[in-house]
Amino acid sequence: MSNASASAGDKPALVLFRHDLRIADNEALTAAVASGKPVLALFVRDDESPGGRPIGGARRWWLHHSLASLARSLAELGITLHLRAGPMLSVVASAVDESGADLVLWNRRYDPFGREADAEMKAALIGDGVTCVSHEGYLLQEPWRVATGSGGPYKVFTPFWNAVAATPVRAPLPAPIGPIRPGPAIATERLDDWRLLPTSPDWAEEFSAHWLPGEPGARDKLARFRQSGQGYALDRDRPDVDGTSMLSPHLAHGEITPAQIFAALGRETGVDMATFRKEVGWREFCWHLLFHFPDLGRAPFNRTFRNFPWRDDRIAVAAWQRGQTGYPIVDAGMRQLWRTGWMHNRVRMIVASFLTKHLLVDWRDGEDWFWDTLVDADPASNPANWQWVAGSGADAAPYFRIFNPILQGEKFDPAGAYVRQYVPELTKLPDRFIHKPWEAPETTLFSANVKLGQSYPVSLIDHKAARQRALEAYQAMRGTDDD
DNA sequence: TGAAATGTTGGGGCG
DNA sequence: ACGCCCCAACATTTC
Repeated sequence: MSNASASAGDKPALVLFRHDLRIADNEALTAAVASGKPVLALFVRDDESPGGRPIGGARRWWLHHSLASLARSLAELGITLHLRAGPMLSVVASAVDESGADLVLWNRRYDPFGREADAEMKAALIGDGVTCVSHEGYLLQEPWRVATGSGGPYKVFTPFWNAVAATPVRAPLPAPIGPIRPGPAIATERLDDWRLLPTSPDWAEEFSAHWLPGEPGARDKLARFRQSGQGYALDRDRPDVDGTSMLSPHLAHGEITPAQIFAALGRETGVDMATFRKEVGWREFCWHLLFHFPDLGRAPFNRTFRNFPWRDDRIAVAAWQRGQTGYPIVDAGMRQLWRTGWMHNRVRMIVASFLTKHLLVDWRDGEDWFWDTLVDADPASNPANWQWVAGSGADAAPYFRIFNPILQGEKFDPAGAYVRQYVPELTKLPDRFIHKPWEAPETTLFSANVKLGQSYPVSLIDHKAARQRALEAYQAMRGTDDD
């Protein structure tokens, strides 16, 4: 049969990979195989094109390993993963020229830059007589299909999630079965030449102890979570407990889809899995927001915050970034981020509240740092959640909800195990002082070998004073509201 | 998906 | 036995 239809079938199908580094539940790949044409796989890295936002250092590390993994999976199916960097349209147009492809398939992107680049590519390819087919998969629902009763986008999570959770989720596709007939070999760039991995210094040294980028690693994390997900509703708030799924970087890179996750959970009810589904829902909500409000990453969602008197304090920001604020739970979080490329969700809220409220630093500075250091940084969740904590976001906590870093530590890391893991200079402090070393008596500090101001910093700012100042800044903003 | 200030209540110590 | 005070525990409100 393949010989009889050889002339038509020999024009290859070109499958694009961008943020969908998987072979299972990959509609574009499956459709390419189903076309009966030879298949050409191409990863295009266009985030450094004009207008794009280059991925951060942590994601570069992840991308390197994930691409290596994807290339292995595709090789097992009999096809080569080609690599090219540059503007989407010109990269794909030359790949089409070189290979003679008359069909190009991809899974849709939803960020403003990606959407624009893909729309431009589609128009140009169609103009050249190339068939283009785009597919879904990155989200539970296409953002334009979810609307309020009056037809607009949602701005509040709960009704959004009620609507999405009531809609059936697509059944995930199995991985294609090889061997797949390969398209012609075209030139490919070499992964090592992209120099995605850090060298001197290799700050990602510890990353591989926590992560296995790629589809098999995503499957492992999901299987592990299904085994140990009992208690999630409470454990998810405990950074000292291994209670979260840790699927976020795999989702961000499209190594697993929300549909696959929901299918794996099955019909399982109960508070734990309902809570977990809802967390996946927050990711979905963030993408919904970014899709409908493309400015989300740059400007305050709540326009009143345009008048907020942010402080420009480079020294405080540097102390925050390095985990040297003098508040143990904040410092533990920032150091976990640096060492592992990830931070526990509860602690993300604490450090974000500390930066925006105690230090009065613009949430965009925090968002930039997370963008560079998180392996799961994505253009929707990162700004949406920063805005949420800062108080300017959709469905945001009122501004005056200022986290007390001491109480949060005592509540969610009661024995100080999390702090001790990442702030070893405090290891010997008794539990009751682990979140407030400045209250420990001299003799206790001495025997714990803690010298405030030397072995561990004096806190940047007193909590009570910082809280007062933040509330005053909030009042000042409201006073100058010109809307 | 807070925290702090303020208000209320009730048990126990004590004169 | 009684009233008074203190304050912990809980509830409400305010930021």
